[in-house]
Amino acid sequence: MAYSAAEIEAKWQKAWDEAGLFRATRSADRPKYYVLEMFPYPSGRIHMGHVRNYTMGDVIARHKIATGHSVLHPMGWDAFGMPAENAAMASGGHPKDWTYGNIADMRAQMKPLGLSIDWSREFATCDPEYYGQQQALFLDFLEKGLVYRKNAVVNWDPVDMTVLANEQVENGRGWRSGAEVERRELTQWFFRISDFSEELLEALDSLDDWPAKVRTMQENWIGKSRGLQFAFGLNDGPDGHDRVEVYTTRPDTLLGASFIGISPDHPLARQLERERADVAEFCAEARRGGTTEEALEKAEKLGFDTGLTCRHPFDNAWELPVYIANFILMDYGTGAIFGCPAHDQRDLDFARKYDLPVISTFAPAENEGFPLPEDGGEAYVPPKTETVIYVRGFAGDTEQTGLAAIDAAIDFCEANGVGQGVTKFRLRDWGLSRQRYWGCPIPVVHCDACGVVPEKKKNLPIELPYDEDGNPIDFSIPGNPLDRHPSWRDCACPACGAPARRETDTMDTFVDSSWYYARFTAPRADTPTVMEDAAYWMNVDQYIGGIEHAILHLLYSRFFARAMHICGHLPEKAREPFDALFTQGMVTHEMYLGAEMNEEAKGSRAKFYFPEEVCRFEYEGEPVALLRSFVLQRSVDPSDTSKLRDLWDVHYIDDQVGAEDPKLKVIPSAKMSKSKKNVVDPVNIIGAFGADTARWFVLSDSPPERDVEWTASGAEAAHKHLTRVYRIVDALVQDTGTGTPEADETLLREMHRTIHEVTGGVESFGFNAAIAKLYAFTNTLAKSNAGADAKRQAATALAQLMAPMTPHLAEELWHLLGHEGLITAAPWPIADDAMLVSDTVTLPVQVNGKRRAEISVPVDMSKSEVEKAALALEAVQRAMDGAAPKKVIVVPGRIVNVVI
RNA sequence: GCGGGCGUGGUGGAAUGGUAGACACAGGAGACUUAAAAUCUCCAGGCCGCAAGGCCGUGCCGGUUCGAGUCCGGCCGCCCGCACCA
Repeated sequence: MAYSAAEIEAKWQKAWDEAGLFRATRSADRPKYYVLEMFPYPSGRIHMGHVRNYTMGDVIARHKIATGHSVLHPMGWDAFGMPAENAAMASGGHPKDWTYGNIADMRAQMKPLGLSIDWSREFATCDPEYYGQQQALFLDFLEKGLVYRKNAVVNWDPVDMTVLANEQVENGRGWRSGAEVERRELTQWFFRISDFSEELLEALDSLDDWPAKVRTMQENWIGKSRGLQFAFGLNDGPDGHDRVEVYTTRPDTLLGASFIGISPDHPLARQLERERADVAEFCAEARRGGTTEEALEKAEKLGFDTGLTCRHPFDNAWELPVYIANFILMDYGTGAIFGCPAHDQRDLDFARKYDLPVISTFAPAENEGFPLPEDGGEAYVPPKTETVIYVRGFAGDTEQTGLAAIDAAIDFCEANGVGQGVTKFRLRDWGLSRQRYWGCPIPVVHCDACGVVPEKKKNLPIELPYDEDGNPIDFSIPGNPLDRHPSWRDCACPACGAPARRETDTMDTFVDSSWYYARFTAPRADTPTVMEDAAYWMNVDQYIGGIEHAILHLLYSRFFARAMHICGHLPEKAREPFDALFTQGMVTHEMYLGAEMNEEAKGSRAKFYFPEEVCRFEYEGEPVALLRSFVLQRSVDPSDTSKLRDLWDVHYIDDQVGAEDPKLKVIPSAKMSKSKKNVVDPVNIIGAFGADTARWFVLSDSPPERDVEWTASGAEAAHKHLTRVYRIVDALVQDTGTGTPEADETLLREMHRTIHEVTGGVESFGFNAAIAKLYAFTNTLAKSNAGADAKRQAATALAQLMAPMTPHLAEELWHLLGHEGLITAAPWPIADDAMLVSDTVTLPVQVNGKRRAEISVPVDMSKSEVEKAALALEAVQRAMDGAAPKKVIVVPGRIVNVVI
């Protein structure tokens, strides 16, 4: 019999189905384990990243099943979002049909992987049963004041024609469309996530099993700072403006203030803009600059002297000029700053440009040790920690260290009525309104008489209309089709019954993914969750997904879990929903980049080629490639490297291939992307080698948190190995040989060591190391002189240890070896500690830290005897060269080091 | 600028402060075969040497230690996140 993945895999998947092994059930006597991979967006195709993600989760789930846990391992679809609408716009059809079609396709591609998923719990976020419960949550949030409506300046994506949350703007561009966002003033719904800033920040410390990187990123995003908020009195301001509120984290530099700066969007600037043409001109100019990183770096720091002055809070006679400056953000603090050029580089640059005074506040009388910025010098930015600084003018020139100085400054200001210490967060409330069709409708109604009225819960779900009076909804016109849909939009007010209008905005799709993990615990319930189920299954014991969700999805989910707890939908402990988080790396692949001549542009642009379109070779030590079509056209054997080199050298002289440049750059490892033509389709791999090979490969070679490079040779090697294991075990079935007791013992000791190491690897995301150990053990087994019984015992353990990674093959081996039932249901093997230690041990012997010899000694030999034996070794004597040992270090079971 | 991470053979990568390079890919030699494929065996960090063996070696410099890829300090390089944040 030969190894046939297709046959084996279909057979055992059927057997698992029939046994109902993956159906999650609450159990009184088994511990529960909830493993979850971030659910996919139904794009229509699974990719290698999915395979890697779900395989990792599957290894954990299967290991937990084998160790007697009651496991919940569900799968669903993050199914609302723009691509469905874009597809509808591009090629007709309806987002719903497109989405459900894709889900069916992807499920069909995913099932052959043999994942231990409880498919009975599957749902899509676009199922009315799901988003209806989401609407119920929204109404509960509304009642508890966790969501509210306000008029606000928002980020508008002009391409997707919708609003974006702050988190969804990257370098001034929409996270999805890449378009530069505009600022618009709209009435929008917001989640009160900022009320939870402190809690979300502090609780990060309890997330021990989260990557430190993710915690740091969230910490920075929440952005806590402590400072002083106070006002400068404004002289002769326009009506209603007699002061300028300022927030500063460096109140210790207040005596170094030399100007006031306000944002062009500051109310005072807006007022002046209306009154004065010169101000209007400057503000328009200041707003024009882009918000991209490059633009900001290049942008000049511009200021406009309003001619107004402020009074310093410590000395009313001290006047400071008020500038409007283009680098001051209205969103942060109060939109106004005081400039302290002596201790801030940007302020110093500004002061030099506009000839403003530079006043040091940290200098003792003679400025000792605190250089004032000379012309061209840099600002002295006093460190917030450690350094001892003088706080001139506060509390009688006391000497304070770092943060204490800032606190002293705040205390002084509070005592003198000059403002108060405040804590600020960068985190803003989460705007959730989206002007799109394919999302969860916000369940409220606008009534002329009653205002904004929540929909009644019994009317939920408020379903998206599928068509309009029997005609498919038209997505060819930009904007939100719900706005143009009178029969859906127009309704009766739930409060007074008068004609009213439905809210036509839908929810941000990040809302959908902020609670799906909770829904999996009771996916068919007619309430968002069922407390009994949530209490049993929550929290997610292990969550696995990409680092790209470090802020958005994970922060929103943490907020949502808290909000759901407040509304009685989740138990207290689930306020942090994910006990452990693992962020896996990407699957990368080689990429071929060429230059395509562009006649019109009279230049060239990047063009990508499929790996099968190129011939690879080395040229001057660099990997390079030529177009295969070009090589064949010259009748050159693609495997003849020297001929390829010749072609590489001469092709410009004898160029008859037209505009295409046959020379290609090789990028050995790039993220798989359709447009870069370097995607490997899992379906093809599974077709060629089987799911077990794909699973084995994505787990081997690279640590799970790092990127793994897909190579054809690696995939083939994985398949060869699995075939070899099958062959070895298959041969064992007929084997009746007897071995020496020593050979049996050696093999079984190695077996226990392997059980020990692989178990450790599986439990700590050391999948690559576990696989390396399984390779090594396979080699040991293949070469062993042990008897058939010992070998079969070893092979059984091998199959069990491989089962989480290559479950189909493992079942087949289990069966070949004559075991009953399913390996998936068999208990995990346990290493016998007694077999992990041997009678003798080989120690390296060092002389002055350099290894000179090895010595094999009984494991219980005394230190002094080991020392004696080591010193007697010829190689050691030679290395000591007649010198007497000063000291001999013997670490039992580890090493001997002779110091001379 | 702030924060975090990483740097080991031709390649991916192993290594609780204790024999650096496990395991695999690519490579080389051989066996089997008419041949190829498949399979099996062996070699393989660099330099010197017939060999035994020796010297060097985990980005660079220094430190702690009997002993450092691992810990500490300082550089260099790369990657990631955040950022006109007051």
